[in-house]
Amino acid sequence: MPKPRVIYWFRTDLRLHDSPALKAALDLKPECLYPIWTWDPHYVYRARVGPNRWRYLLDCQNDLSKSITRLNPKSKLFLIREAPQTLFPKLFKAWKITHLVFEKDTDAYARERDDKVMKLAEEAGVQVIVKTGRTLYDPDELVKQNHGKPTMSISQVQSAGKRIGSIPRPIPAPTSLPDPGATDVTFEQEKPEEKPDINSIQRDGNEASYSALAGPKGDFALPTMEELGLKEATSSHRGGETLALKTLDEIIANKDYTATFEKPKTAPTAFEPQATTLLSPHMHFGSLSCREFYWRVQDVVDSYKGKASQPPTSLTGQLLFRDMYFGAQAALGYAFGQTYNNPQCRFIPWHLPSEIDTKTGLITGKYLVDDARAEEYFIRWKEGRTGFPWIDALMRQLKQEGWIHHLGRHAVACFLTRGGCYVDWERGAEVFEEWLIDHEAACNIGNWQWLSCTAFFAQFFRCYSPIAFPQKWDKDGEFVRRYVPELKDFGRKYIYEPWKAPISDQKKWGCRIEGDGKDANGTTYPKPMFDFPERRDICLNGMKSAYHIGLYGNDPRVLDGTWRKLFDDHAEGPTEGKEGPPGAMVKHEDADGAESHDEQPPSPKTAKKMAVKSEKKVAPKKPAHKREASQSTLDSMVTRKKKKDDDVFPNATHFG
DNA sequence: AACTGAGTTGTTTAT
DNA sequence: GATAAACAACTCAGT
Repeated sequence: MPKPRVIYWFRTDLRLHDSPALKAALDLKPECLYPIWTWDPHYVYRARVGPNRWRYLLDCQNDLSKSITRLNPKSKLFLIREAPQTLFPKLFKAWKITHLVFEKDTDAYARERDDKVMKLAEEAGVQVIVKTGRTLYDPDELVKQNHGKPTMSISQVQSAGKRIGSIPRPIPAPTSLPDPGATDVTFEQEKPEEKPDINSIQRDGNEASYSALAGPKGDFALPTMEELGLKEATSSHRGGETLALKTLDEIIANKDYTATFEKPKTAPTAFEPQATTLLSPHMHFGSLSCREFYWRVQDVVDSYKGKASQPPTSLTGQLLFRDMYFGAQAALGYAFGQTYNNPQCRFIPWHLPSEIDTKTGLITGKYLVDDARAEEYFIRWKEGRTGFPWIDALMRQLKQEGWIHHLGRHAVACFLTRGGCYVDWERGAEVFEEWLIDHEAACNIGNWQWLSCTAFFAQFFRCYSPIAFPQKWDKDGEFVRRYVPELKDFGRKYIYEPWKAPISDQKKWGCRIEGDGKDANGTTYPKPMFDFPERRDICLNGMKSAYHIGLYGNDPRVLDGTWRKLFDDHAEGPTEGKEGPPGAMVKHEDADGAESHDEQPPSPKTAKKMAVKSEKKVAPKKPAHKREASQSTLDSMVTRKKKKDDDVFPNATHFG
């Protein structure tokens, strides 16, 4: 038997510590080991990736490559610039490969990609070894132990996890690595289709990813930001396994913090330092193993003398949520990332709905502007000029740093969807996908569904106030002053509601509250784009109606667009509202009268059952004002012509 | 089968 | 200033 010649394919596991897949590769006692990265056009052109996350990836790759070279000066992370789906057959042959080893990835696109690569390997007579390492539990196993269903609650994860067994202890990093073999690439490079390129907005230079198979110098070097033509990264958060392990050491050294951590009690307004660990981007890129983190924390908890916090609020509990979202995604595939055709996701007639490719049933990445005002809300939310300082500070921090505290994400997500703008959660998920350095598709999608009360969570009457919520931690508004410097001299009384400050004070504090913030030069800050209590009531009513109607994303009426017949003008909440009471239901002074005029048939449970069975029609028992044709959404989309398909990447549509 | 209590992370008002 | 109740009301797991 010839000795194995192994490719180790790095993807979202950019580390040497605790890598079950890398251990499996080394257990083969290979003659040579090629640590490689394939420059996947899906990530380059089709995923939404801003400069901060690009740089974080490069940080991780560079650090890993150095660590590899430290173990074997002849080796490093070899970057090969071609799509894995076309590269591998040629590579197998050229380098006489016997084994391909990688860590399992259950993301929707990754599964497709890996299935194809595994098929190609089989055809080439190359043995494939896949190991789980990205989550505490193998997501597929978690689903299996959850009776084949997506994991939709933390208790399901806990009981399914129990059935699987204990979480493996981390594996030490290897102390040596085999040489790579000869690395000549004499075959032709297949250049990828560059269009559609949704990352063009991230660049101000020429993108030269695919200049040559082994890069401009032919040495398989990792690219630079300049080479990728990317705009400058602005985040202070940096990647790499070395840094991840150092940060972990520092966290673990603080035993009280580690053992008594309770997520809901941490402050979203803390910024120097942040209240949480900042380890999420490391886990996304795999520069830190979640089991390494789990056991380092658990060992502290087990030996802690005082009272330790418990899942799900504790540090290890955070990992359970991560596994829950991975389990949901593993079971649902692409449908998890959208409402359309998603059996677990409630249908709410949000504004700015996704365009659907009716051939594949998938969202295309484009959306329909069904309402000009909602579009304006969305743009102002994204650009951090809503006129609500708490929201704007968070959105500006997100863009600049690529990270905001989990509760800050709650605040902006609630505000965009059910608690203000009534804009589709998929729009928000796309912005997070673009800007977050810790963007993890499963977690991002899951959390947006949670906050928009379309899945995982249903208490939509719990609504975050952009004024009251931050005051729980930051009465003086230090956080706002940091990220919205126009307001830095405002009095604490007005820091979350600057529009209430007298003009004389505004002048004194060097900032006028006026306009929409579009061409602001630092001496003005926008007026709030709407009256929050009013919008909250409108949204709440919209949610109530949508819950009553009780449709889910896979309901035939959602799929064919006839859902519209079930929604009257009242149910729309945030549109003109000319036909119904929501806009007229003005806040507190009218509290007595408010309860009388909004009676609904009390049957959400039955409505859900009927909706799922889709036989009986469920309609609100009151005069229905149908949606205007001009406000229609899916109708116009289903008739739209489908765009040209990309053959190599048939499911290029990317999910947040 | 109907009921109860809990659910990582709400707000406002009264005590 | 802390704590508790009211607000209006969803889903799930367990009894």
